[in-house]
Amino acid sequence: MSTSEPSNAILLFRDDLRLSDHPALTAAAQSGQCLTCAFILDPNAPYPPGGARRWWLHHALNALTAQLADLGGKLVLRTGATADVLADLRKETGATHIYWSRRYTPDEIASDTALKADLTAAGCTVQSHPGRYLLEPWRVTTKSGTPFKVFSPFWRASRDEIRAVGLGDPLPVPKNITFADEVATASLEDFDLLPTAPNWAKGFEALWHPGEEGAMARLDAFLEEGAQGYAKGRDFPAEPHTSRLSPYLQSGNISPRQIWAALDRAEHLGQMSGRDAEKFRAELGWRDFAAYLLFHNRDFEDTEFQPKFRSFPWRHDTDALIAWQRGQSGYPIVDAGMRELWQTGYMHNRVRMVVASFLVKHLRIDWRAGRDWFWDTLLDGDLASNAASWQWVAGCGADAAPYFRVFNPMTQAEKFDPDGGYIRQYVPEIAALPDRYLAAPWKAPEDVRAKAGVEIGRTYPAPMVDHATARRAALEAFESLPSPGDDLV
DNA sequence: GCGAAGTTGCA
DNA sequence: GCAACTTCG
Repeated sequence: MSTSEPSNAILLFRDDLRLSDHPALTAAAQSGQCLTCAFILDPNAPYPPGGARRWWLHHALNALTAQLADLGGKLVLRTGATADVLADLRKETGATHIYWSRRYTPDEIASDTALKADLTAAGCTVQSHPGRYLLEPWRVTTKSGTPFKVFSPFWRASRDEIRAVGLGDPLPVPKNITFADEVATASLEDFDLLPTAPNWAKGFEALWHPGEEGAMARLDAFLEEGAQGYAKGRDFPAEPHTSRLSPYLQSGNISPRQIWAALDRAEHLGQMSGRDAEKFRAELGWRDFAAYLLFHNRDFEDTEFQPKFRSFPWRHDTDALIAWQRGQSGYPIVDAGMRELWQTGYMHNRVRMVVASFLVKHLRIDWRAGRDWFWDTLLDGDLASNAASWQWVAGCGADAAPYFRVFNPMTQAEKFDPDGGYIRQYVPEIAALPDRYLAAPWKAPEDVRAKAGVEIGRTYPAPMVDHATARRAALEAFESLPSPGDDLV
């Protein structure tokens, strides 16, 4: 390029709300073009975020606006159809180039592909960059060239690839970004992303600090407080061995590569054992794997990966679904989890499995109902991870827990919340019970319950189903599924 | 085509 | 032990 006048470009932010380790932003900055940074709230965008994520988005956009202001720039907010808004912005700024971070879900790929084709036809150059995952989903395959269906070999191959090629160093915040002349922007309030009447997100504010700075603080805090002993401690919801980085990853307030680099540092400094660090890396691997599965199986989000499950006799029971959603199942570990979700926008990983197993197996309610509730209430709600995890629990996924594996909500509570710290926090109405009765309060002797002020069916619900009965019913329903040979007979 | 392996459990 | 089945090398 040898023009005397620099051209103009647009950096379109989406699920990549950060300035560091942002390949698209770095490329845009290095091009020397005058940059307009924009975020479009498109009411018709695929997979609109749920309520919790809208709250996050509001605060993350606020943080990004402040970061850009520090650099002398601005974040332009617009509402409307992405194609129309981009056309407007191109007219207003004279931009000839658009940079964005690649997206990987089926409808987003379709949407971005179409958009790119139209823009290109209109004479605009579109550059899409990676950054959301450790590896692009086409990087590893089986020896025969097909996509992996099982995590372990997928991760072995990915791990080898990372060892051999490396991820590259995380990029710094680009220096010397030249910002284009300002154009009009909506106000963040116009986006109307925050809940009102009631403001159910009140409990979020003390816990979460959306934005890149908040992500770095969370990462540092985890490395200080929770990283050592992660591999074992991660299973105990009352302990601080969870990173809570997932909402930051989801919004792109931090990249997996930045976390990977921090793990390497922590391991070198002895802040984290090799085992702990490797375990955490594998969790990033699960995140990649979910995206990989969805990328290679377009209907994975909505359809059972194992065809025989597509005829499973799910129960339709709205009352039961509501009791589950509200944390009124009568099983304290399940209720604690569902209330943690509602109050904080997050749920501990171990407890996610327990509550999901309860919905799908004890209640035999369609996993898609659970998926939808999680989508709406989780700050880290992610299309691929959500579907992959629900399918895993339901037993219908690629590499799923066998269906006959039914989590026992009492045993799980005793094992992973032995002191009842987690249950007491979220189910305070039974907090005065001795530890040994917290997993199944209805089993406590009458006088013990009376002393703790617990009256089953009044101060705390009776278990909505009997565990042993529900377990048998679930196994029976499973038996009714066709086995592979059946259709040959 | 063979053998080993397959996140997280339960009774 | 559980039920068998698929994946992957």
